[in-house]
Amino acid sequence: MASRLKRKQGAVMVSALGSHGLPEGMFSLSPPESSTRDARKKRKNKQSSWVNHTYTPYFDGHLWRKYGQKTIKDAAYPRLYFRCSYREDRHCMASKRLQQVNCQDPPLFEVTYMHEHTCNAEPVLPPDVGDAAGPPPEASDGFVLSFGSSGGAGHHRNALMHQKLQHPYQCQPVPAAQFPVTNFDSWNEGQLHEKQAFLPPNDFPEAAVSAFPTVESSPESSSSSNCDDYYLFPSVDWDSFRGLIDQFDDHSQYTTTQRTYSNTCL
DNA sequence: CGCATTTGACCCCC
DNA sequence: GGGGGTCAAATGCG
Repeated sequence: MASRLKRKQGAVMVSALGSHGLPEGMFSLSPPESSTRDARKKRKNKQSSWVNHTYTPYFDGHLWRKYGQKTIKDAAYPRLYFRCSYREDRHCMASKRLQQVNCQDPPLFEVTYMHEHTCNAEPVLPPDVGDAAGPPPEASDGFVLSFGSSGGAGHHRNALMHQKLQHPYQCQPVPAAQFPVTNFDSWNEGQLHEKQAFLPPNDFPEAAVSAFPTVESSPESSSSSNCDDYYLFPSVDWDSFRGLIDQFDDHSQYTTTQRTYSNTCL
């Protein structure tokens, strides 16, 4: 057991915009842990954290990597653990816990963020849904993200997809066909050659924040609950989201990370 | 074959 | 002692 190699795992999960709820000025620059042991010892010490409720827990502007999942006593749904993809590269100690609150239409999630990002990675955007999916529908309660391939535990990994494939408790309230579908593969091919992070504007545009669904919004979606290989943003108004994308396009720049991930979807 | 996810085991705190 | 958080070998897909 002495030589347990710590695998170099790559960034994987894209969260774009939204959840934030990051207290302004709440940047606690936590120094990198000197060792795993230390990290564990310190784990339960009080650390900066804040909670956000959202219908789009996976898109909060940062790249996350899932590192664990646990069934919580008296909780209907398992708790998922993510940490910043730049944890090693940039010693960013940001992490988040994701707990599905219910299986309504759409399901609501409670996201607990711990530690502020110190990686300086800027908000990560969802793909350019407009170009990828054609003209947006005139009236829609939301849209669907498709991750382009059959996925699995192999290359096309993003936490989101795996959630669906392996955790049936996640409801997918609306049939995918009703919404524009965003293909992450095409996004990659078009703008992101390899795994990249969006670097820039220092803060989330407020409009971006408000455009994403949180508990304050009133999701109204229709129909059935099935669990496709799609992810739904039930309460995102298309125009809002589209405007959001445009806004970021104006100010964001793309920066390639050190890692190379062939066929990896953001 | 590479690499992110899965998941059981381990460990710490309350 | 139990619950919760993290680790890391195994898994499995492209």
